[in-house]
Amino acid sequence: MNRAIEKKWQDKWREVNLFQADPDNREKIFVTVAYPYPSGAMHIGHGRTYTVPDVYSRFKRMQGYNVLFPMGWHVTGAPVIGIAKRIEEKDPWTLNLYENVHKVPKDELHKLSDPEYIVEYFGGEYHNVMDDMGYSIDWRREFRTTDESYKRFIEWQLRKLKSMDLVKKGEHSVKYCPKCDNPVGDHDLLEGEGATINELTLIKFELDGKFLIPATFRPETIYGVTNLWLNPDVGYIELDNNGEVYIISEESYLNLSNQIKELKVIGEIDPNDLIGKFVVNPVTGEKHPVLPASFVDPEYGSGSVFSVPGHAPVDYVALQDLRSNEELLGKYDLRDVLDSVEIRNVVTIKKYGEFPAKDVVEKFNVKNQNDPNLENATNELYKVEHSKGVISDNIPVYGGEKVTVAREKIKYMIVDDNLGVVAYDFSEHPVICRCGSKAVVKILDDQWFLRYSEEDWKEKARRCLHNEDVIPNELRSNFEYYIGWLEDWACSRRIGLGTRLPWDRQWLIEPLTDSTIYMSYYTIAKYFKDIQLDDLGDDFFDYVFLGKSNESMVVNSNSNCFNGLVNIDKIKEEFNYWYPLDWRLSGKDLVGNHLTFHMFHHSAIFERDSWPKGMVVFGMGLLEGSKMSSSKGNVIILSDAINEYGADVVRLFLMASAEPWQDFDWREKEVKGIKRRLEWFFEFSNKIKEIKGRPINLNDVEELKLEREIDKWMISQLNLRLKDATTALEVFQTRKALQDAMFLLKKDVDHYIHRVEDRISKKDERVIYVLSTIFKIWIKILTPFTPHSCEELWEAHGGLGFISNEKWPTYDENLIDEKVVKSEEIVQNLIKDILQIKNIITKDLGKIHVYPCESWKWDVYKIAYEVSKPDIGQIIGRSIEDDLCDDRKELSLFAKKIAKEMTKTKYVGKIDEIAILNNEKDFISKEVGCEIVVHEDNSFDPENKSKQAIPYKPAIYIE
RNA sequence: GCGGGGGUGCCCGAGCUGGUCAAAGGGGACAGGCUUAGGACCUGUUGACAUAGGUCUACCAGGGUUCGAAUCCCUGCUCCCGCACCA
Repeated sequence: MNRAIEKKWQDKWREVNLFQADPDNREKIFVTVAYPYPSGAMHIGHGRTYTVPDVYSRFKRMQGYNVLFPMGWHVTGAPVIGIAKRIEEKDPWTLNLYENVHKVPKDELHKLSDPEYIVEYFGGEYHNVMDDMGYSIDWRREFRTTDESYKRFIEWQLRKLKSMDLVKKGEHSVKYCPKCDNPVGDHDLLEGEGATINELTLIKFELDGKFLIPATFRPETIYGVTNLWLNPDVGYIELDNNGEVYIISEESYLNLSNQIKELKVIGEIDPNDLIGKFVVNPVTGEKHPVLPASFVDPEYGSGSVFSVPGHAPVDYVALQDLRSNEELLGKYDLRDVLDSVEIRNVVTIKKYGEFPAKDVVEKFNVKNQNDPNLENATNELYKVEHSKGVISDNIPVYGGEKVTVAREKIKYMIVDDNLGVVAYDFSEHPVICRCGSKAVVKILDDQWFLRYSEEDWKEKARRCLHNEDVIPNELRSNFEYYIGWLEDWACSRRIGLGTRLPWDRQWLIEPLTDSTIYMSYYTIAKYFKDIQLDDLGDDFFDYVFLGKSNESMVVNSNSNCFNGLVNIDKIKEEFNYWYPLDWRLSGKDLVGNHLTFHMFHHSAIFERDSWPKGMVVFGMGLLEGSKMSSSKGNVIILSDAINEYGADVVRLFLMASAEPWQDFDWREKEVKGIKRRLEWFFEFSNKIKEIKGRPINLNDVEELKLEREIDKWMISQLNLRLKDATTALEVFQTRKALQDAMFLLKKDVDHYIHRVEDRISKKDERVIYVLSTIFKIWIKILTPFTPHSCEELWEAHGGLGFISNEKWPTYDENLIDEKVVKSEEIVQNLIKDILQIKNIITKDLGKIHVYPCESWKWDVYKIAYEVSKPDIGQIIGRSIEDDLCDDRKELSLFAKKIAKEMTKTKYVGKIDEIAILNNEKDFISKEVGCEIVVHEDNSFDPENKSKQAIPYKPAIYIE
């Protein structure tokens, strides 16, 4: 198999528009997979994602369905903006990534400084690679999410949601670069990737009419404050906030000023002047001293910290440090002040003492503020207090409540009573934008939100989910959880490519929001080039998708088709034909957003009969056991894999190594193994031809009646494998389907060929018939997986037309014969047993005598089977009733034996062992290397072995 | 923390509506056949013991239900994934 042959078939399919799907009178299936965001080259992980729907589509097409498998390009969003900028700036890391990992030619590379060109370039690249993979896509429906007609569609959707009161305005915090004056995503960061935004409470402690506003995660600890900490080595400033004066560190100003409006800097202040003074706790009214501490991070919060030594290891240790620091104590004259500091308890936790901070500091053996163990101690205590802590009884109002509950209540109390404000900061510092300056948390206050928190909407989404098949079904509870958990979703953005919010054009529509119901767009996408943009108003979409008619509506054509007018009813019919969507395929990482949104939006906008019917969720890709990642270079580009192995091998491997929802692991050794497996299949066809001595004519395999058990066995296995593979494919189990249709069937065929070697050399007609039948069916089962190879073989062996158009073979349940399978098992087990005995005994061997099981034992076995559990008493009782054996002693011995045996063997009824043994005598003899004598009775039985025979297990006597 | 899913033989992985499970299949290793040789291909072995087809120990650990458990129940240990405004 080489690329040229694959290309040949791809061209032939294209020539006859094989995969273009239009409505007709067949039953339809509509499959979509998440359209790619083409910001880089396609790798083998993407290869798996898009091969699954292709295999399924091809399978269903062969079953006679009219299958639509379309593709589009999701190019809205921000990442390419950042990439383009970095290319523009000649950022070496980015250039290297695009040149060496994504394999962009040198003369194209610089053009990627235009974000539109990036998506155009890689969109084209994706399209080509998808063709190279042989995907059966209806390309007439290809589109980009920046197409004008798509934008009209999105605007319609958003207006629709707004009219249903599902969109509202609100505020929202984002990572933001003040210098670039733009929100930044993780892709735009030089440092601090993965930092999250945490909510803090700034609490106002009065000091001479001004306020220190230390930040905390744990507002409930306000009741345990003993002092405040300032860092004497950093600069502090005074701010005016609507008449109130705040004292914060210089370095925290940048962040806070992006959150609290109208902050004005009044002047600088020396922290040394504040140390030793007293502040007022706004909640308890107590006075606390301001003390110096080096651990205070001027960048975090507001650059001051309130100290809760009973529950914060850092505060506990800092207090200890200060007590023993004569220099500092002297400098600020703090000795008396410190003596008055008494540690407080706020939270009670089992297994901890009054001051849990003290316990963990001792447990981790923390020496001072700079001890690295301090972080571990803090983490442990915060975790335990959060999960198991209860507010101590001596605390007013909140005593006895769980920490998690009290924390929220206290936060609201502080904010409502104007004792503090909520602010945000990063979970880690520093966070640096690509431009080199520090990023901050900014509050955007005119954001638009989708109201996923609306209970009515959630309920609709739940009903939508309830109607869907979820593969794998284990994820269903995940979806239920996400529907319940989703809050309002910020659906507007400042930067990126995309559609503008129709009623507030300063905003772009967020790229997950524009990808929720676009599957409906595919159904009619092929018409848009013929429709004037001005006609794509709300009434167009209302009519086509929802059936709402508007008499004044006119749809004008751009071209001459439909006599200058587009037949809108035809468009509407096409939508009605393909919808609802049968299967939606998407990645595991999109369960909590895209796939869930997909249900929200479908249920809000469409009538119930247009709600989606099924979802398949994909796993991730590994490369030789470790996670694949383009940005780390740990990736194999799909086109490289195709060039090296051929598309069919890549397809086969991706489908065979794991089920779609599992993580697959690209291991070169195993890929090569798969390649040999496919080559073996080609050899197999040649072998048949060779045995036959003339070409196979796949269109005309003459049917013969089979008599030999082994031939029937082979046909039985073939039907079994076909059945299992078909069943598996119905539910997207590509791996299982290939296990059955490729590996197990191959094993069966190997076995069969081995078993009939002597007949092959005699060119036995029936063997040729069996082999031809296998090939005829097998090639069709493999067609969805390796379409190019199968077309080639089909053509080479007399097939007419495309095998892609052939009917999927149907299995014959009657040909799957348990008795035939059992017969073969008897032969194989007999050989195994003889070899085992030979292995154990050392004497020289003569002839081997075999004795089939006596008739009465079969009857007892049948009774045991009917009793269905190893109840020896009942088995013997019923056997005596039926008068099966005169020798009671032997009967009971056998009953015991069979009671045990029946749990190890499957009962399929009585089998004519004599006939089988006589038939296969020569084969057995050849396998064990001794002469075999088959006895019909025990007239020759020197060691009385014949008695040992049990059903399916003839007795053996070795001379 | 919240939510979800796991822990199987040298490795990957199936099985998990209880009995046909010493446990599919692949990879690796070993032996034999074929071959000038290697590769490929085919056959066999790959828990332990065993001079008659057997026995014992095994599916994270511990306990339970059952005539019978990798499979069901409880407990513990442990691993992975998601937790958002990002595609």
